[in-house]
Amino acid sequence: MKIGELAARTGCQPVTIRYYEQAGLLPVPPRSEGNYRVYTRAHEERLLFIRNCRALDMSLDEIRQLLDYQDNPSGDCSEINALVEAHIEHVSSRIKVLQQLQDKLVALRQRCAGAEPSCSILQELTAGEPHVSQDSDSHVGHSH
Amino acid sequence: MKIGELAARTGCQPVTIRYYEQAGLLPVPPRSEGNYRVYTRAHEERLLFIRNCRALDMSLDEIRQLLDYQDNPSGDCSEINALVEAHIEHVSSRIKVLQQLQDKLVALRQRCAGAEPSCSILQELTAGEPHVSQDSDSHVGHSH
DNA sequence: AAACACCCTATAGTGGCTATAGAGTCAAGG
DNA sequence: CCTTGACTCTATAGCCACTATAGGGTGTTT
Repeated sequence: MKIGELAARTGCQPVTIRYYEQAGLLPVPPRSEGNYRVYTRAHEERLLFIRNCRALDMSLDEIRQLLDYQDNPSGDCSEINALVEAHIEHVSSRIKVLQQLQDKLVALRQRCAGAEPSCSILQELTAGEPHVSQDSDSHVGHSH
Repeated sequence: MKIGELAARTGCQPVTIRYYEQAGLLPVPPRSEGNYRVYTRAHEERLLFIRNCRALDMSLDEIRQLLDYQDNPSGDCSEINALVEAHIEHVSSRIKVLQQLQDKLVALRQRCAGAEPSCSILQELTAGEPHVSQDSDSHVGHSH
């Protein structure tokens, strides 16, 4: 199977597949005579694994750990449990922050009822100390 | 006031301030004899505005729009309302996605109760179609 | 005079891709 | 046989909002 088919089967783009290869998540596949990458079912499974993890917003680094564990399993899966646990923590803290943020935004929306000479939303945003100190949050979120 | 003091007053780092200057959010300040940037209260206010918006997770692009509006206000603030409204939408959709994600993670955690030969978490992650299609979400989230 | 804290510029790196340029491969149609 | 078109290849730059590093200058204190 060539990269296009693998991409279609797994719902991600060829560029992304090559990117995963370069990032060391997917094993380097053999090449055809015309220098095309040739994939097997094993690649497809591994890529689906990666995509499932990404759908859970795990970082490639976390996924690498899981794959390492898969490649040479060490008996118990306490490390995996820890990783999933930590990821749950990441996500839930991110949700909390966003929820507080949302509250502030909604409060802000109330401030400007109509067409005023000097917008009170802007005044509100100008005032006082910075609301939040440092957002040294995890990797959870984003996607431009 | 030099950049260090401005940084301390606004709770952000000197590099970030220079970055905002380069990004066109902060006006270019005059320089001292020794080529140091010299800031005024006006800069401090504007930077606080920016930091407040950032604390609300707005993108620099959104902030630029607000600043433009501030610099030459056009009477009504319907554009600002629209921007805030849109941002609320961004955030709330991000919260929804993260919440679903959290549910899946918690469900996943249940799967591996102890030390098993073949971890059922890994099996679960391997199986089937990719869970989610495209996370073509907004700019909301993240911070490494 | 030397140490130290601060400041400057320029450049590269972060994550997880996406976009672009310029070239090669391969099957089908004229 | 030749062209068209769809696919593939590599390499490089861009996205966002910074952070980190290198290599230097400034200014105050000891």
